Amino acid sequence: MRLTTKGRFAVTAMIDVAMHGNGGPVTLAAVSDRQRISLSYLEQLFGKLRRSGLVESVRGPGGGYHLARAAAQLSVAQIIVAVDEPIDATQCGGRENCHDDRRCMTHDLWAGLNDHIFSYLSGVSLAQLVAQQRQAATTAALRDSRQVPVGTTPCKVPVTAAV
Amino acid sequence: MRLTTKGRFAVTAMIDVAMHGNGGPVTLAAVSDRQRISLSYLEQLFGKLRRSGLVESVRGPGGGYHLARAAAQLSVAQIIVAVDEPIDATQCGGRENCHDDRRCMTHDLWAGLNDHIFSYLSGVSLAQLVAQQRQAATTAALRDSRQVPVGTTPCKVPVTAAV
DNA sequence: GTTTAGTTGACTAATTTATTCAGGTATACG
DNA sequence: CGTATACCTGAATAAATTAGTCAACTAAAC
Repeated sequence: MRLTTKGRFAVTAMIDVAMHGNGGPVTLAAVSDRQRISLSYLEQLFGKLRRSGLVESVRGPGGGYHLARAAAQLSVAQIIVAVDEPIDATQCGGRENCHDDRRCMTHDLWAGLNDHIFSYLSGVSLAQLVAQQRQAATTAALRDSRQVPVGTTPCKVPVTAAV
Repeated sequence: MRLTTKGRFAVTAMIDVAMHGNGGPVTLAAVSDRQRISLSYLEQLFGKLRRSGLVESVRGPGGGYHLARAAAQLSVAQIIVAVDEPIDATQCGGRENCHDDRRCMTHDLWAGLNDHIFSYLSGVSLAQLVAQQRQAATTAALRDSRQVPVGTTPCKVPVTAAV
């Protein structure tokens, strides 16, 4: 299980599709415009998402992508695994000289931690993130309507933990 | 919070130090030899770990590194944050054109998920991983003593989930 | 048959990861 | 002392990944 910006892009794009998919398929051009991700990069990502069975495509005018299942049935883990090529966790790959116990330490160890993270992200559904996002948008709208002083641009606020 | 092989190397190396640190400081040369990580790469990683206050160094002959705190007080999250440069989660960086609500979606959203993963990995201590590793070594020794047929090299066993 | 939008593949730039090299400094030990 | 050990630093480099661009194609709506 890797966790990079690539997976983040994929999750973000999937949320976008989930949030705008009420009136039929969502075009990648629209996602690209809203999320500021290059169209071609989205095409690469959605190619993988489609082949993994997470989204379905509709070709031609009025086409686009829609979720293959309900958002509640799609986990963050599935999305990340679909786009992030699995790394070789063995560390000893195809080599034969792996009889040394020490060599395998990394493998077993990381696999265990890996499973933990994976199962955790398996428990987070796209629907949860969408709900969270909708709520955030609502509070943002409320805040805006309350005439927050200019200068406190929401985006500039530091993340709770800069990790 | 990123999760790459770099962080994995760091965690692995830290476990090695934790497991071999009974008789004083552990040299990076020894870690390099046991874990098959290049010495210079370890030096880079431990430079960061030291500056983050996770390990302390002892120079000169007989020197090396030892944990700055008990293994139970060191979390996986701390190790990964120390070596993995934080990514700019804002996505709108220094640009001014961030008034558009859509632009900030990625930010808020990922920050939330980020916090979840971070707090999860904060709950996993180095001591736990060491204990897990010791147990694995024990079972491996037991298995070996039971004369497992040659050919079933432990390392080749596929990970429970190839993620 | 024209337009829309997915599909595919190749190519490139930028960044990150991992390694190697080449020096330095602090310290234990004889 | 001086020498060996091992941390410390920085630069250069190769490999891999990430991100973006380009070009051509196919399916379907109108």
